[in-house]
Amino acid sequence: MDPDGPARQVPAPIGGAQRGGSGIPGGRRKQRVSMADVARLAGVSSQTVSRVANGHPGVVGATREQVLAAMRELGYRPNSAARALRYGQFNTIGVILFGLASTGNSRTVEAIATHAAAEGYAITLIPIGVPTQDNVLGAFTRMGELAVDAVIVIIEIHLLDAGTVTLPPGVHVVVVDSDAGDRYSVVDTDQAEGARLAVRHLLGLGHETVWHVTGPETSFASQRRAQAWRLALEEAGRPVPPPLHGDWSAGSGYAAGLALAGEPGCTAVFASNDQMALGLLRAFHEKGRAVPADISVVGFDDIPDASCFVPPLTTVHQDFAEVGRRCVQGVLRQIREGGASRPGTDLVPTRLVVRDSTAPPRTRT
Amino acid sequence: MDPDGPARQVPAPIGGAQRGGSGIPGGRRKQRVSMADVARLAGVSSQTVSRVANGHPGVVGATREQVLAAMRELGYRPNSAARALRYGQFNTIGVILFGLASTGNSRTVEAIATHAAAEGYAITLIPIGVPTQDNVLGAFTRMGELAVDAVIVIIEIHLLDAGTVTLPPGVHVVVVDSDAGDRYSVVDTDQAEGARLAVRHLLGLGHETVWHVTGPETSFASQRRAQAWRLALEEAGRPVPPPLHGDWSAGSGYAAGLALAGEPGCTAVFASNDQMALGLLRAFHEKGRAVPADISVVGFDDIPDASCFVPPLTTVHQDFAEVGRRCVQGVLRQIREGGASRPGTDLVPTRLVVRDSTAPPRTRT
DNA sequence: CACGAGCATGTTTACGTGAACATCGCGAGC
DNA sequence: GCTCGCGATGTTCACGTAAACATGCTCGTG
Repeated sequence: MDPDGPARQVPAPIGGAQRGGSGIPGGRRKQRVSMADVARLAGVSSQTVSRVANGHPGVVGATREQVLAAMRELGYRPNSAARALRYGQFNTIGVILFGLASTGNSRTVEAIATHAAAEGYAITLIPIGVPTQDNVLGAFTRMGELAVDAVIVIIEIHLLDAGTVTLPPGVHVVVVDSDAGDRYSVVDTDQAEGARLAVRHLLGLGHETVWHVTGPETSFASQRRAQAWRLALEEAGRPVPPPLHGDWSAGSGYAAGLALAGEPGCTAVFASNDQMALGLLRAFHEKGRAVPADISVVGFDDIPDASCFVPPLTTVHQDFAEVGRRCVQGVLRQIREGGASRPGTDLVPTRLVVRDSTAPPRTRT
Repeated sequence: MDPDGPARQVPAPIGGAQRGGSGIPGGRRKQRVSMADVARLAGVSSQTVSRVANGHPGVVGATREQVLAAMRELGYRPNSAARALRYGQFNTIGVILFGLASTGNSRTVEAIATHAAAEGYAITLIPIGVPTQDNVLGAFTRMGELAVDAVIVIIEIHLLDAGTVTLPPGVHVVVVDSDAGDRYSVVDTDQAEGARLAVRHLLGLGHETVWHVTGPETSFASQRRAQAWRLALEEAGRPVPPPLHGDWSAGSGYAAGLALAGEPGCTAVFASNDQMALGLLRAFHEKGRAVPADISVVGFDDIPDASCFVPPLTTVHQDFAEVGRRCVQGVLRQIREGGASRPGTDLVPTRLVVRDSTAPPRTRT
């Protein structure tokens, strides 16, 4: 190691003062390099620096080089606050959600962040701990104060319906997983189609009917899946068994499975998500009901693990990435057109992934 | 419905013009209400509005009320860009990560977002698609331009070691899941302790040795778990079987399981995460090796589903929320002290959750 | 050779906020 | 009664950027 080598080599200057004075006593003094600093060093006006920074034409080669050199030397980085102030926009999209860790949300958010980044937008996350109306309102209020040009709302709970929730003006919105398509721009997976696919697959295998384990009642995704399940059965003229209520967790699916294992007529179950299907599998295994020989199980989501369940799970694939993509597309369209949120629902199709947890019912002997 | 009810009832004014003119033709005109507008309406100076907005003393009751009324009427919200420019900080923490959807990351980020919000900070997400060095550098550059006071880096890949990566000055950093504790402030789960707990549990049950399925080689979490696994076996004087290599996915665990099922001497396996443990369970089930009677399996993470695996999985619990909390604490300390990043590693303890996938080895007959 | 077009660059200004300083008015003390 | 002091409020300015306008130089053309 060469302790006196050029300082550039030392990878340490993190969070410290950049130059001039080691530690910055305490105050928040001139931490960042401004265009004026660069201009001074390069011997030009700050406007010329601005032109170079933004790639505007009309700066002759030599001058440009000088400015670029000065930028490099000082480590100039543009001040986004000043930029935002000047332009009146932040190039940032806010995401309000409840439960980042839940299956689909993290994948949706990841897609949102990726696509937003590709368009030059950053993502600001506003998590809501408990999705009470007050908290949602609070999040919107905070959003209003935040540096955000648009908001994507990912909340199952249907708090937007209260009608009292008015979003800050000038902020564009896209809502995921809600039936507020009459008033907001909504993007969602085609829940009904997915549920239909699941039910028809099971009926097609020869099952008399299909039982259902729902998600929480507060979830609109769950409601729509349950609705479509019921409708599909009715359309086929089959009896509609009473739905069992879960909460998305594997544990709740397990509980439902223990109950269903005692139903002799139950040969096929459609769980509203894969976690609950996992719980079903465990319950049926423990109760000695073979899957798929005795009972067929279909899930919803197609989480990566589903292919390694015992047995590998037949499930409805949701394209979370596409949902995220369309959300970004939606808010960007609003931002660029400058108009109000355009109500309407944009449905992302699903597809059934058939694995080993479904089979024709055992022939009655 | 009453179509001509008071307009207030209509929850529609989202993203539209707030007042004066329905649609805002196209241009980006004066969308937001500034302090000057409020001041004009209230008949005071904008400085007085500022004082009221910030709760400063020295504004007499009547004036304050007037200002507040004007704010309400105009729907005033402070401009965070101007604030950030004025104060030189953004009240925002950036999070650079690769793969939001991966198990722990989303939970860590959720905790980060929650705790940051409690401290008045927002979270800006910078996802990296492919964690090449270029992309990481790009992310840092973007971060520098972004409105961010500090950065939390959640990357398994050890790209920070390249030494050429210098973070933008004035930006404080905390790194998760890296061994760069000598140069950065690092927060991480105590991987070694967790692996030790798993191995000792299995040895304590009477197993001769413990096999291991690793995560990807690029992951430091995986490396440290493997290292600790090896060390724990050596300390106990047990033979160290060759580790099998996975990639965190259930599928890779399944592949490893198929191989291990053919090892007659294998009675206990420690998988570097729960997904791979799930794959093991599937493989052993298909190969007719009973868990835990024939083979014991331990995972790592304690994902919510683990309790519904077949059989319920014994695993090492990671406290992702605590990791997130300490990250926020770390960057806030840096921001407030104003100094440089303080190198050091902050380890969050783990604990073993014993379920039904582990048992003493079947007595040789 | 003179004049104007066109281009490189400089100067001014506004964006919204809030600290610092300025001013105004009123009440208390001499 | 006059002045001093203090509290309420107003004015100025800087934060960093970039559009709009201004300047000044060069080169081409009549």
